Amino acid sequence: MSQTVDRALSILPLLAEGPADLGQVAERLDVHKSTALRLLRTLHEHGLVYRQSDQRYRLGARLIALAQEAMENLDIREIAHPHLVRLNEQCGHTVHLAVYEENEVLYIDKVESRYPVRMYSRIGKPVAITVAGVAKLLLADLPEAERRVLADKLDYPMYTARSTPNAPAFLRELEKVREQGWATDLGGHEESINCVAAPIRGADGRVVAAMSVSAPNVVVTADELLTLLPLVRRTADAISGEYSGRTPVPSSKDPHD
Amino acid sequence: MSQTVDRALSILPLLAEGPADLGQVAERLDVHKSTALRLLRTLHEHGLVYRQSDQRYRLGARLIALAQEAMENLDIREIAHPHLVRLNEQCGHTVHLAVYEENEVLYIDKVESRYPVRMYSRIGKPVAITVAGVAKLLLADLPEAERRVLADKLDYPMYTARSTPNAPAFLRELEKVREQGWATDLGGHEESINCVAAPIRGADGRVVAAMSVSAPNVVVTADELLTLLPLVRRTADAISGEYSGRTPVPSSKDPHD
DNA sequence: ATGAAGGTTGCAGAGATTGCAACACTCCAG
DNA sequence: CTGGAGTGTTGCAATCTCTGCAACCTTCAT
Repeated sequence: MSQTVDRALSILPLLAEGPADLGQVAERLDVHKSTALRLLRTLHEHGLVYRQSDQRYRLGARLIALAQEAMENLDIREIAHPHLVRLNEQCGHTVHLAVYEENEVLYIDKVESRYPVRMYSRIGKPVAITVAGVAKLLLADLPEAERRVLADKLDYPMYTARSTPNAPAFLRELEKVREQGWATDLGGHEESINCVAAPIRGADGRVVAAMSVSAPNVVVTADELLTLLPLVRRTADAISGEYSGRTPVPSSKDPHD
Repeated sequence: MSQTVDRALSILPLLAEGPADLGQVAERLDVHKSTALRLLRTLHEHGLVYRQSDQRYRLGARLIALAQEAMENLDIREIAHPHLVRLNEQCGHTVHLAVYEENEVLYIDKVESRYPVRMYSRIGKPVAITVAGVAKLLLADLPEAERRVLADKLDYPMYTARSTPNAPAFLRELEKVREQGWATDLGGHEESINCVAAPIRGADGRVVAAMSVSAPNVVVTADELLTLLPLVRRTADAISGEYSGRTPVPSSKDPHD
Protein backbone atom coordinates (compact mmCIF):
# COMPACT_ATOMS: atom_id res chain seq x y z
CA MET A 1 0.00 0.00 0.00
CA SER A 2 2.85 2.34 0.68
CA GLN A 3 5.69 1.71 -1.69
CA THR A 4 8.50 3.17 0.38
CA VAL A 5 7.54 1.44 3.58
CA ASP A 6 6.85 -1.74 1.68
CA ARG A 7 10.35 -1.73 0.26
CA ALA A 8 11.91 -0.91 3.59
CA LEU A 9 10.10 -3.72 5.35
CA SER A 10 11.02 -6.16 2.64
CA ILE A 11 14.59 -5.70 3.73
CA LEU A 12 13.95 -7.33 7.08
CA PRO A 13 13.15 -10.87 5.94
CA LEU A 14 15.95 -10.53 3.46
CA LEU A 15 18.43 -9.79 6.20
CA ALA A 16 16.93 -12.53 8.31
CA GLU A 17 18.50 -14.97 5.87
CA GLY A 18 21.87 -13.60 6.76
CA PRO A 19 23.97 -10.45 6.58
CA ALA A 20 24.05 -8.63 3.24
CA ASP A 21 25.86 -5.62 1.87
CA LEU A 22 24.38 -2.57 0.22
CA GLY A 23 24.70 -3.92 -3.29
CA GLN A 24 22.97 -7.17 -2.49
CA VAL A 25 20.10 -5.41 -0.79
CA ALA A 26 19.65 -3.03 -3.71
CA GLU A 27 19.67 -5.87 -6.17
CA ARG A 28 17.15 -7.99 -4.32
CA LEU A 29 14.84 -5.01 -3.88
CA ASP A 30 15.39 -4.04 -7.48
CA VAL A 31 16.14 -0.43 -6.63
CA HIS A 32 19.11 1.87 -7.04
CA LYS A 33 21.91 1.58 -4.53
CA SER A 34 21.29 5.05 -3.21
CA THR A 35 17.67 4.19 -2.56
CA ALA A 36 18.60 1.06 -0.68
CA LEU A 37 21.12 3.07 1.31
CA ARG A 38 18.54 5.55 2.44
CA LEU A 39 16.09 2.85 3.43
CA LEU A 40 18.76 1.00 5.35
CA ARG A 41 19.71 4.20 7.11
CA THR A 42 16.20 4.74 8.27
CA LEU A 43 15.96 1.19 9.52
CA HIS A 44 19.28 1.67 11.22
CA GLU A 45 18.14 4.79 13.02
CA HIS A 46 15.31 2.79 14.49
CA GLY A 47 17.69 0.06 15.52
CA LEU A 48 16.03 -2.61 13.42
CA VAL A 49 19.14 -3.04 11.37
CA TYR A 50 22.72 -3.13 12.51
CA ARG A 51 25.83 -2.47 10.60
CA GLN A 52 28.54 -4.88 11.49
CA SER A 53 32.23 -4.16 11.32
CA ASP A 54 32.61 -5.45 7.77
CA GLN A 55 29.99 -2.88 6.74
CA ARG A 56 27.40 -5.48 5.98
CA TYR A 57 23.95 -5.13 7.42
CA ARG A 58 22.08 -7.54 9.62
CA LEU A 59 19.00 -7.44 11.83
CA GLY A 60 19.45 -5.29 14.89
CA ALA A 61 19.03 -5.69 18.59
CA ARG A 62 16.00 -3.46 18.91
CA LEU A 63 14.10 -5.95 16.82
CA ILE A 64 14.79 -8.60 19.39
CA ALA A 65 13.82 -6.29 22.23
CA LEU A 66 10.60 -5.30 20.44
CA ALA A 67 9.65 -8.90 19.90
CA GLN A 68 10.33 -9.50 23.55
CA GLU A 69 7.90 -6.77 24.53
CA ALA A 70 5.38 -8.04 22.03
CA MET A 71 5.39 -11.41 23.66
CA GLU A 72 5.16 -10.05 27.16
CA ASN A 73 2.11 -8.09 26.15
CA LEU A 74 0.26 -11.20 25.10
CA ASP A 75 -1.64 -11.55 28.29
CA ILE A 76 -2.69 -15.10 27.58
CA ARG A 77 0.94 -15.93 28.05
CA GLU A 78 1.13 -14.27 31.41
CA ILE A 79 -1.99 -16.00 32.64
CA ALA A 80 -1.02 -19.39 31.28
CA HIS A 81 2.56 -19.53 32.46
CA PRO A 82 2.04 -20.61 36.07
CA HIS A 83 -0.36 -23.30 34.91
CA LEU A 84 2.17 -24.61 32.43
CA VAL A 85 4.82 -24.76 35.10
CA ARG A 86 2.51 -26.67 37.42
CA LEU A 87 1.66 -29.12 34.68
CA ASN A 88 5.32 -29.64 33.98
CA GLU A 89 5.93 -30.32 37.67
CA GLN A 90 3.20 -32.91 37.63
CA CYS A 91 4.18 -34.83 34.52
CA GLY A 92 7.79 -33.84 33.91
CA HIS A 93 7.47 -33.43 30.15
CA THR A 94 7.93 -30.48 27.85
CA VAL A 95 4.92 -28.16 27.82
CA HIS A 96 4.19 -25.72 24.97
CA LEU A 97 1.84 -22.81 24.50
CA ALA A 98 1.01 -21.61 20.99
CA VAL A 99 -1.17 -19.06 19.22
CA TYR A 100 -2.41 -18.65 15.66
CA GLU A 101 -2.00 -15.46 13.74
CA GLU A 102 -2.26 -14.75 10.06
CA ASN A 103 -1.48 -18.15 8.62
CA GLU A 104 1.13 -19.00 11.18
CA VAL A 105 1.21 -20.83 14.46
CA LEU A 106 3.89 -19.74 16.90
CA TYR A 107 5.16 -21.16 20.14
CA ILE A 108 4.95 -18.35 22.65
CA ASP A 109 5.93 -20.21 25.78
CA LYS A 110 7.64 -23.40 26.75
CA VAL A 111 8.56 -25.24 29.90
CA GLU A 112 11.35 -27.72 29.37
CA SER A 113 11.15 -31.39 30.15
CA ARG A 114 12.89 -32.50 33.30
CA TYR A 115 14.14 -35.58 31.51
CA PRO A 116 17.54 -35.40 29.90
CA VAL A 117 16.13 -36.11 26.44
CA ARG A 118 14.59 -32.91 25.16
CA MET A 119 12.92 -32.07 21.92
CA TYR A 120 14.07 -29.21 19.77
CA SER A 121 11.79 -26.24 19.72
CA ARG A 122 12.14 -22.61 20.56
CA ILE A 123 9.87 -19.85 21.67
CA GLY A 124 9.03 -17.66 18.68
CA LYS A 125 9.63 -20.43 16.23
CA PRO A 126 6.83 -21.13 13.75
CA VAL A 127 5.22 -24.49 14.39
CA ALA A 128 5.02 -27.34 11.88
CA ILE A 129 1.50 -26.30 11.07
CA THR A 130 0.25 -29.40 9.30
CA VAL A 131 1.15 -31.88 12.00
CA ALA A 132 1.48 -30.27 15.43
CA GLY A 133 -1.37 -30.90 17.84
CA VAL A 134 -1.57 -27.26 18.86
CA ALA A 135 -1.75 -26.16 15.23
CA LYS A 136 -4.61 -28.54 14.51
CA LEU A 137 -6.60 -27.15 17.40
CA LEU A 138 -6.04 -23.55 16.43
CA LEU A 139 -6.88 -24.11 12.78
CA ALA A 140 -9.85 -26.35 13.53
CA ASP A 141 -11.52 -23.39 15.16
CA LEU A 142 -11.34 -21.14 12.11
CA PRO A 143 -14.50 -20.54 10.08
CA GLU A 144 -14.85 -23.30 7.55
CA ALA A 145 -14.26 -21.11 4.52
CA GLU A 146 -11.04 -19.77 5.93
CA ARG A 147 -9.92 -23.23 6.90
CA ARG A 148 -10.38 -24.50 3.35
CA VAL A 149 -8.50 -21.61 1.80
CA LEU A 150 -5.65 -21.97 4.26
CA ALA A 151 -5.45 -25.75 3.85
CA ASP A 152 -5.04 -25.25 0.13
CA LYS A 153 -2.25 -22.77 0.51
CA LEU A 154 -0.18 -24.89 2.85
CA ASP A 155 2.67 -27.18 1.99
CA TYR A 156 2.52 -30.70 3.34
CA PRO A 157 6.09 -31.75 4.00
CA MET A 158 6.42 -35.44 4.85
CA TYR A 159 8.54 -35.09 7.96
CA THR A 160 7.77 -38.74 8.65
CA ALA A 161 5.54 -41.46 7.20
CA ARG A 162 2.80 -40.33 9.54
CA SER A 163 2.81 -36.67 8.55
CA THR A 164 -0.41 -35.25 7.17
CA PRO A 165 0.03 -35.81 3.42
CA ASN A 166 -2.32 -33.30 1.78
CA ALA A 167 -5.13 -30.79 2.15
CA PRO A 168 -8.11 -33.18 2.15
CA ALA A 169 -6.52 -35.35 4.81
CA PHE A 170 -5.72 -32.26 6.82
CA LEU A 171 -9.26 -30.94 6.61
CA ARG A 172 -10.61 -34.31 7.72
CA GLU A 173 -8.21 -34.31 10.64
CA LEU A 174 -9.27 -30.79 11.60
CA GLU A 175 -12.90 -31.83 11.53
CA LYS A 176 -12.15 -34.70 13.86
CA VAL A 177 -10.15 -32.50 16.19
CA ARG A 178 -12.92 -29.95 16.18
CA GLU A 179 -15.44 -32.52 17.35
CA GLN A 180 -13.39 -34.23 19.99
CA GLY A 181 -11.99 -31.02 21.44
CA TRP A 182 -8.39 -32.17 21.68
CA ALA A 183 -5.61 -33.26 19.37
CA THR A 184 -2.52 -35.36 19.13
CA ASP A 185 0.58 -35.60 17.04
CA LEU A 186 1.84 -39.16 17.06
CA GLY A 187 5.19 -39.14 15.34
CA GLY A 188 4.00 -36.82 12.59
CA HIS A 189 6.81 -34.34 13.00
CA GLU A 190 9.61 -36.42 14.41
CA GLU A 191 9.39 -40.17 14.31
CA SER A 192 9.93 -40.68 18.00
CA ILE A 193 8.02 -37.76 19.47
CA ASN A 194 4.37 -37.70 20.45
CA CYS A 195 2.20 -35.01 21.91
CA VAL A 196 -1.26 -34.40 23.35
CA ALA A 197 -2.81 -30.97 23.00
CA ALA A 198 -5.83 -29.10 24.33
CA PRO A 199 -7.46 -25.79 23.40
CA ILE A 200 -7.70 -22.64 25.50
CA ARG A 201 -10.86 -20.67 24.88
CA GLY A 202 -11.89 -17.08 25.45
CA ALA A 203 -15.17 -15.93 26.96
CA ASP A 204 -16.90 -16.27 23.59
CA GLY A 205 -15.82 -19.88 23.18
CA ARG A 206 -13.33 -19.18 20.41
CA VAL A 207 -9.97 -20.89 20.66
CA VAL A 208 -7.39 -18.23 21.54
CA ALA A 209 -4.42 -20.49 22.21
CA ALA A 210 -3.48 -24.12 22.53
CA MET A 211 -1.17 -26.05 24.78
CA SER A 212 0.50 -29.41 24.55
CA VAL A 213 2.62 -31.93 26.38
CA SER A 214 5.30 -33.63 24.31
CA ALA A 215 7.58 -36.52 25.04
CA PRO A 216 9.78 -38.89 23.08
CA ASN A 217 9.00 -42.59 22.78
CA VAL A 218 12.05 -43.51 24.76
CA VAL A 219 10.55 -41.86 27.84
CA VAL A 220 6.88 -42.76 27.55
CA THR A 221 4.89 -44.61 24.92
CA ALA A 222 2.12 -42.90 23.03
CA ASP A 223 -0.45 -44.77 25.10
CA GLU A 224 1.07 -43.66 28.34
CA LEU A 225 1.17 -40.11 27.09
CA LEU A 226 -2.52 -40.31 26.26
CA THR A 227 -3.32 -41.06 29.87
CA LEU A 228 -2.24 -37.49 30.56
CA LEU A 229 -5.02 -36.15 28.38
CA PRO A 230 -7.47 -35.44 31.23
CA LEU A 231 -4.77 -33.55 33.10
CA VAL A 232 -3.86 -31.53 30.03
CA ARG A 233 -7.50 -30.69 29.39
CA ARG A 234 -8.07 -29.69 32.98
CA THR A 235 -5.09 -27.38 32.82
CA ALA A 236 -6.28 -25.85 29.57
CA ASP A 237 -9.73 -25.34 31.02
CA ALA A 238 -8.29 -23.68 34.10
CA ILE A 239 -6.42 -21.25 31.88
CA SER A 240 -9.53 -20.65 29.79
CA GLY A 241 -11.50 -19.90 32.91
CA GLU A 242 -8.99 -17.42 34.21
CA TYR A 243 -8.50 -15.82 30.82
CA SER A 244 -12.17 -15.22 30.27
CA GLY A 245 -12.47 -13.74 33.73
CA ARG A 246 -14.63 -16.44 35.27
CA THR A 247 -12.16 -17.02 38.04
CA PRO A 248 -11.20 -14.24 40.40
CA VAL A 249 -7.53 -13.83 39.51
CA PRO A 250 -5.31 -14.36 42.59
CA SER A 251 -3.53 -11.03 42.25
CA SER A 252 -3.10 -8.75 39.29
CA LYS A 253 -2.21 -5.19 38.50
CA ASP A 254 -5.04 -2.88 37.53
CA PRO A 255 -5.76 -2.39 33.85
CA HIS A 256 -5.48 1.25 32.90
CA ASP A 257 -9.15 1.95 32.60
CA MET B 1 16.12 10.08 6.43
CA SER B 2 12.97 8.77 4.86
CA GLN B 3 9.92 10.40 6.30
CA THR B 4 7.40 7.74 5.40
CA VAL B 5 9.44 4.85 6.65
CA ASP B 6 10.44 6.80 9.69
CA ARG B 7 6.81 7.34 10.60
CA ALA B 8 5.91 3.76 9.94
CA LEU B 9 8.69 2.43 12.11
CA SER B 10 7.79 4.81 14.90
CA ILE B 11 4.57 2.89 15.22
CA LEU B 12 6.34 -0.23 16.40
CA PRO B 13 7.70 1.00 19.74
CA LEU B 14 4.41 2.74 20.24
CA LEU B 15 2.52 -0.51 19.90
CA ALA B 16 5.08 -2.26 22.06
CA GLU B 17 3.65 -0.30 24.97
CA GLY B 18 0.32 -1.94 24.37
CA PRO B 19 -2.47 -2.19 21.81
CA ALA B 20 -3.73 1.06 20.31
CA ASP B 21 -6.49 2.04 17.90
CA LEU B 22 -6.21 4.05 14.72
CA GLY B 23 -6.99 7.37 16.37
CA GLN B 24 -4.37 6.94 19.05
CA VAL B 25 -1.71 5.99 16.54
CA ALA B 26 -2.53 8.97 14.33
CA GLU B 27 -2.38 11.31 17.26
CA ARG B 28 0.93 10.06 18.60
CA LEU B 29 2.45 10.23 15.12
CA ASP B 30 0.90 13.62 14.56
CA VAL B 31 -0.50 12.68 11.17
CA HIS B 32 -3.94 12.43 9.65
CA LYS B 33 -5.95 9.31 10.43
CA SER B 34 -5.92 8.21 6.83
CA THR B 35 -2.14 8.41 6.77
CA ALA B 36 -1.84 6.33 9.89
CA LEU B 37 -4.26 3.83 8.41
CA ARG B 38 -2.17 3.37 5.32
CA LEU B 39 1.02 2.96 7.29
CA LEU B 40 -0.61 0.43 9.57
CA ARG B 41 -1.89 -1.46 6.56
CA THR B 42 1.56 -1.74 5.13
CA LEU B 43 2.94 -2.95 8.43
CA HIS B 44 0.07 -5.36 8.62
CA GLU B 45 0.80 -6.81 5.20
CA HIS B 46 4.27 -7.59 6.36
CA GLY B 47 2.92 -9.19 9.50
CA LEU B 48 4.68 -6.80 11.84
CA VAL B 49 1.38 -5.56 13.14
CA TYR B 50 -1.73 -7.52 13.97
CA ARG B 51 -5.25 -6.39 14.19
CA GLN B 52 -7.00 -7.96 17.11
CA SER B 53 -10.70 -8.66 17.28
CA ASP B 54 -11.55 -5.33 18.90
CA GLN B 55 -9.95 -3.64 15.87
CA ARG B 56 -7.03 -2.34 17.85
CA TYR B 57 -3.53 -2.92 16.59
CA ARG B 58 -0.68 -4.66 18.31
CA LEU B 59 2.68 -6.07 17.34
CA GLY B 60 2.43 -9.10 15.11
CA ALA B 61 3.77 -12.59 15.06
CA ARG B 62 6.17 -12.11 12.17
CA LEU B 63 8.09 -9.69 14.33
CA ILE B 64 8.66 -12.45 16.82
CA ALA B 65 9.66 -14.89 14.12
CA LEU B 66 12.04 -12.35 12.58
CA ALA B 67 13.70 -11.71 15.91
CA GLN B 68 14.05 -15.43 16.28
CA GLU B 69 15.87 -15.69 12.99
CA ALA B 70 17.98 -12.68 13.85
CA MET B 71 19.21 -14.41 16.94
CA GLU B 72 19.86 -17.68 15.21
CA ASN B 73 21.98 -15.88 12.68
CA LEU B 74 24.28 -14.46 15.29
CA ASP B 75 26.90 -17.07 14.75
CA ILE B 76 28.64 -16.36 18.00
CA ARG B 77 25.56 -17.79 19.57
CA GLU B 78 25.70 -20.95 17.56
CA ILE B 79 29.34 -21.48 18.33
CA ALA B 80 28.99 -20.68 21.99
CA HIS B 81 25.93 -22.71 22.79
CA PRO B 82 27.49 -26.15 23.23
CA HIS B 83 30.18 -24.62 25.43
CA LEU B 84 27.56 -22.97 27.60
CA VAL B 85 25.72 -26.24 27.98
CA ARG B 86 28.89 -28.03 28.96
CA LEU B 87 29.71 -25.37 31.52
CA ASN B 88 26.22 -25.65 32.94
CA GLU B 89 26.66 -29.41 33.24
CA GLN B 90 29.88 -28.89 35.13
CA CYS B 91 28.74 -26.26 37.60
CA GLY B 92 24.95 -26.53 37.56
CA HIS B 93 24.29 -22.79 37.61
CA THR B 94 22.60 -20.44 35.17
CA VAL B 95 24.84 -19.48 32.25
CA HIS B 96 24.26 -16.36 30.13
CA LEU B 97 25.63 -15.09 26.85
CA ALA B 98 25.32 -11.40 25.97
CA VAL B 99 26.33 -8.98 23.24
CA TYR B 100 26.58 -5.20 23.01
CA GLU B 101 24.96 -3.23 20.27
CA GLU B 102 24.18 0.43 19.97
CA ASN B 103 24.02 1.39 23.63
CA GLU B 104 22.34 -1.78 24.72
CA VAL B 105 23.46 -5.10 26.10
CA LEU B 106 21.21 -8.05 25.35
CA TYR B 107 21.11 -11.60 26.58
CA ILE B 108 21.17 -13.77 23.50
CA ASP B 109 21.42 -17.17 25.09
CA LYS B 110 20.83 -18.79 28.43
CA VAL B 111 21.15 -22.20 29.99
CA GLU B 112 19.03 -22.58 33.09
CA SER B 113 20.32 -23.56 36.46
CA ARG B 114 19.68 -27.12 37.49
CA TYR B 115 18.89 -25.93 40.98
CA PRO B 116 15.27 -25.25 41.78
CA VAL B 117 16.01 -21.61 42.62
CA ARG B 118 16.34 -19.75 39.36
CA MET B 119 16.98 -16.14 38.61
CA TYR B 120 14.68 -14.12 36.40
CA SER B 121 16.05 -13.23 33.03
CA ARG B 122 14.98 -13.86 29.49
CA ILE B 123 16.67 -14.14 26.17
CA GLY B 124 16.24 -10.90 24.27
CA LYS B 125 15.83 -8.88 27.39
CA PRO B 126 18.09 -5.84 27.75
CA VAL B 127 20.60 -6.32 30.56
CA ALA B 128 20.94 -4.06 33.60
CA ILE B 129 23.81 -2.32 31.92
CA THR B 130 25.38 -0.54 34.86
CA VAL B 131 25.76 -3.55 37.10
CA ALA B 132 25.82 -6.83 35.16
CA GLY B 133 29.19 -8.49 34.79
CA VAL B 134 28.70 -9.15 31.11
CA ALA B 135 27.77 -5.52 30.49
CA LYS B 136 30.91 -4.28 32.23
CA LEU B 137 33.07 -6.47 30.04
CA LEU B 138 31.42 -5.39 26.84
CA LEU B 139 31.53 -1.70 27.68
CA ALA B 140 35.06 -1.87 29.06
CA ASP B 141 36.25 -2.79 25.61
CA LEU B 142 34.83 0.27 23.88
CA PRO B 143 37.20 3.05 22.84
CA GLU B 144 37.66 5.39 25.78
CA ALA B 145 35.85 8.32 24.21
CA GLU B 146 32.82 6.27 23.45
CA ARG B 147 32.86 4.77 26.92
CA ARG B 148 32.82 8.23 28.50
CA VAL B 149 29.97 9.48 26.35
CA LEU B 150 27.92 6.37 27.02
CA ALA B 151 28.60 6.42 30.76
CA ASP B 152 27.26 9.93 30.87
CA LYS B 153 24.09 9.06 29.04
CA LEU B 154 23.19 6.13 31.27
CA ASP B 155 20.90 6.06 34.24
CA TYR B 156 22.24 4.53 37.41
CA PRO B 157 19.29 2.92 39.15
CA MET B 158 20.10 1.74 42.67
CA TYR B 159 18.72 -1.76 42.41
CA THR B 160 20.51 -2.52 45.67
CA ALA B 161 22.96 -0.75 47.99
CA ARG B 162 25.80 -2.24 45.96
CA SER B 163 24.65 -1.02 42.56
CA THR B 164 27.00 1.25 40.63
CA PRO B 165 25.90 4.70 41.79
CA ASN B 166 27.10 7.05 39.04
CA ALA B 167 29.19 7.60 35.95
CA PRO B 168 32.60 8.16 37.57
CA ALA B 169 32.25 5.02 39.67
CA PHE B 170 31.17 3.13 36.59
CA LEU B 171 34.12 4.31 34.54
CA ARG B 172 36.49 3.33 37.33
CA GLU B 173 34.89 -0.08 37.50
CA LEU B 174 35.21 -0.48 33.74
CA GLU B 175 38.87 0.42 33.93
CA LYS B 176 39.42 -2.24 36.56
CA VAL B 177 37.48 -4.83 34.56
CA ARG B 178 39.45 -3.94 31.48
CA GLU B 179 42.73 -4.61 33.22
CA GLN B 180 41.83 -7.81 35.00
CA GLY B 181 40.02 -9.32 32.03
CA TRP B 182 36.99 -10.54 33.92
CA ALA B 183 34.14 -9.08 35.92
CA THR B 184 31.70 -9.79 38.68
CA ASP B 185 28.38 -8.57 39.89
CA LEU B 186 28.09 -9.18 43.60
CA GLY B 187 24.55 -8.35 44.58
CA GLY B 188 24.47 -5.22 42.45
CA HIS B 189 21.28 -6.15 40.62
CA GLU B 190 19.49 -8.36 43.07
CA GLU B 191 20.62 -8.49 46.66
CA SER B 192 21.06 -12.23 46.79
CA ILE B 193 22.47 -12.94 43.34
CA ASN B 194 26.11 -12.97 42.32
CA CYS B 195 27.79 -13.62 39.04
CA VAL B 196 31.21 -14.10 37.46
CA ALA B 197 31.73 -13.10 33.86
CA ALA B 198 34.40 -13.50 31.19
CA PRO B 199 34.88 -11.93 27.75
CA ILE B 200 34.79 -13.66 24.38
CA ARG B 201 37.12 -12.12 21.84
CA GLY B 202 37.32 -12.14 18.07
CA ALA B 203 40.45 -12.68 16.02
CA ASP B 204 41.42 -9.04 16.42
CA GLY B 205 41.19 -9.19 20.20
CA ARG B 206 38.06 -7.09 20.45
CA VAL B 207 35.39 -8.30 22.83
CA VAL B 208 32.50 -9.60 20.73
CA ALA B 209 30.42 -11.15 23.50
CA ALA B 210 30.52 -11.97 27.17
CA MET B 211 29.34 -14.85 29.25
CA SER B 212 28.58 -15.31 32.90
CA VAL B 213 27.63 -17.80 35.55
CA SER B 214 25.07 -16.62 38.09
CA ALA B 215 23.82 -18.12 41.30
CA PRO B 216 21.90 -16.96 44.34
CA ASN B 217 23.51 -16.77 47.77
CA VAL B 218 21.31 -19.51 49.07
CA VAL B 219 23.00 -21.97 46.74
CA VAL B 220 26.62 -20.85 46.82
CA THR B 221 28.36 -17.95 48.51
CA ALA B 222 30.11 -15.30 46.48
CA ASP B 223 33.48 -16.80 47.43
CA GLU B 224 32.49 -20.21 46.24
CA LEU B 225 31.23 -18.77 43.02
CA LEU B 226 34.55 -17.05 42.49
CA THR B 227 36.31 -20.38 42.54
CA LEU B 228 34.55 -21.04 39.25
CA LEU B 229 36.34 -18.15 37.62
CA PRO B 230 39.10 -20.22 36.00
CA LEU B 231 36.50 -22.56 34.54
CA VAL B 232 34.44 -19.68 33.20
CA ARG B 233 37.50 -18.09 31.66
CA ARG B 234 38.60 -21.33 30.08
CA THR B 235 35.17 -21.73 28.55
CA ALA B 236 35.17 -18.18 27.25
CA ASP B 237 38.62 -18.69 25.77
CA ALA B 238 37.54 -21.88 24.09
CA ILE B 239 34.66 -20.03 22.48
CA SER B 240 36.96 -17.19 21.47
CA GLY B 241 39.32 -19.66 19.87
CA GLU B 242 36.64 -21.34 17.88
CA TYR B 243 34.99 -18.07 16.91
CA SER B 244 38.17 -16.57 15.56
CA GLY B 245 38.83 -19.73 13.58
CA ARG B 246 41.88 -20.93 15.46
CA THR B 247 40.26 -24.26 16.17
CA PRO B 248 39.10 -26.48 13.34
CA VAL B 249 35.35 -26.49 13.86
CA PRO B 250 34.05 -30.04 14.40
CA SER B 251 31.43 -29.93 11.66
CA SER B 252 29.68 -27.06 9.95
CA LYS B 253 27.54 -26.43 6.94
CA ASP B 254 29.12 -24.66 4.01
CA PRO B 255 28.68 -20.89 3.72
CA HIS B 256 27.17 -19.93 0.44
CA ASP B 257 30.29 -18.53 -1.12
C1' DA C 1 50.77 4.74 -7.67
C1' DT C 2 46.79 3.01 -10.04
C1' DG C 3 42.55 0.94 -10.68
C1' DA C 4 38.56 -1.37 -9.12
C1' DA C 5 34.75 -1.97 -6.00
C1' DG C 6 31.69 -0.36 -3.06
C1' DG C 7 29.69 3.49 -0.42
C1' DT C 8 28.00 8.38 -0.26
C1' DT C 9 25.96 12.94 -1.70
C1' DG C 10 23.44 16.86 -4.53
C1' DC C 11 20.04 17.51 -7.73
C1' DA C 12 16.00 17.80 -10.74
C1' DG C 13 12.19 15.24 -12.35
C1' DA C 14 8.65 11.89 -11.42
C1' DG C 15 5.56 9.93 -8.80
C1' DA C 16 4.10 8.48 -4.35
C1' DT C 17 2.19 10.31 -0.17
C1' DT C 18 -0.58 13.40 2.23
C1' DG C 19 -4.70 15.70 4.20
C1' DC C 20 -9.17 16.70 3.16
C1' DA C 21 -13.89 15.81 2.82
C1' DA C 22 -17.37 12.76 1.97
C1' DC C 23 -18.92 8.23 2.85
C1' DA C 24 -19.81 3.66 5.34
C1' DC C 25 -20.45 1.27 9.45
C1' DT C 26 -21.48 0.12 14.30
C1' DC C 27 -23.29 1.07 18.52
C1' DC C 28 -26.21 3.29 21.66
C1' DA C 29 -30.02 6.29 23.33
C1' DG C 30 -34.23 8.18 22.82
C1' DC D 1 -37.29 2.54 14.61
C1' DT D 2 -34.64 6.62 14.04
C1' DG D 3 -31.04 9.80 14.86
C1' DG D 4 -26.48 10.84 16.07
C1' DA D 5 -21.84 10.10 17.77
C1' DG D 6 -17.69 7.81 17.16
C1' DT D 7 -14.54 5.16 14.03
C1' DG D 8 -12.75 3.38 10.17
C1' DT D 9 -12.38 3.77 4.98
C1' DT D 10 -11.94 5.64 0.12
C1' DG D 11 -11.28 9.08 -4.06
C1' DC D 12 -8.92 12.99 -5.32
C1' DA D 13 -5.84 16.88 -6.31
C1' DA D 14 -1.82 19.34 -4.68
C1' DT D 15 2.41 18.92 -3.00
C1' DC D 16 6.23 17.32 -1.03
C1' DT D 17 9.03 13.26 -0.77
C1' DC D 18 11.42 9.86 -2.85
C1' DT D 19 13.93 8.07 -6.75
C1' DG D 20 17.67 7.33 -10.01
C1' DC D 21 21.44 9.38 -11.97
C1' DA D 22 26.10 10.76 -12.15
C1' DA D 23 29.91 12.43 -9.98
C1' DC D 24 32.70 11.96 -5.99
C1' DC D 25 34.92 9.71 -2.13
C1' DT D 26 37.14 5.91 0.44
C1' DT D 27 39.29 1.61 0.88
C1' DC D 28 41.75 -2.07 -0.57
C1' DA D 29 44.65 -4.86 -3.67
C1' DT D 30 47.66 -5.02 -7.32
